[in-house]
Amino acid sequence: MVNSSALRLDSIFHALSDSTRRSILRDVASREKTVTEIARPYAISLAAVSKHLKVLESADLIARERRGSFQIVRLKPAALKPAEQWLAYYEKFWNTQLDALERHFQGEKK
Amino acid sequence: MVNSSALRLDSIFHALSDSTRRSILRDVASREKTVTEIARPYAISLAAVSKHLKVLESADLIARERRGSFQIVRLKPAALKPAEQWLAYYEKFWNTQLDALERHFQGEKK
DNA sequence: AAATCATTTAACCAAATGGTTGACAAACTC
DNA sequence: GAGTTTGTCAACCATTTGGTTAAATGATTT
Repeated sequence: MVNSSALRLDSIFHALSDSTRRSILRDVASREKTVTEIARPYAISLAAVSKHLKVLESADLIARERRGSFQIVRLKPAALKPAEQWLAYYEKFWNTQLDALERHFQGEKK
Repeated sequence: MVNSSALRLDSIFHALSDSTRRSILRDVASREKTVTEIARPYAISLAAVSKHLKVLESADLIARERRGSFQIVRLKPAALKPAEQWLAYYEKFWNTQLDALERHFQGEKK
């Protein structure tokens, strides 16, 4: 219950922890792309890209669809929501922390 | 340049990809804690917790301070900002995607 | 200064990660 | 149908990860 959402976050954050994968997400955010198209900018093998796609897919961050001989990849951005919500919790903390810092350096003007 | 901020995001997202570490962050968000205090709820060794803290520290998500014989740990929530900013980019995508979905299922009422 | 408490480090282990190359399968093209 | 294109899978490799236990360090107490 709690655990499944924890596993979900594990897989999302893990998927995002690699800069190639984050970059691929940006790539497919602009428009759907084939695997070969996605691989083009990167200096790694197609097989390596295929593995990255599997990681992104298991985090539910992309979807694939067979279109003829091509595999079409598209972003599933809604899957990032749990991560954003998790982070949102800390927003109040960093705001108050930064406010305190500002008061410290500028002198509190009442 | 671009690369150092990528490494930064790598380490932040990696730190967040483990549920014990996310849980520790929540724990220290409420107030400063010592390492032993942090370790108490978890069924792992103190050494393992110490390693988790090192990961969180290298992502700059916590700070430690020696106070007598204790190591006191506190949240540095501002370090989460880059992650939040990275995710913010995708907000527009998931909003438009969810809007489209809603129109699809509810029928577009003008 | 000896004992104890708080924490880190070292050495180890199994599993996962990110990469490779090569074999394979499926769909298109000639 | 033979060959090409598109992509995945299997086997392998080095490194990292998340855990362990045991030894080492640092501060406090007695």
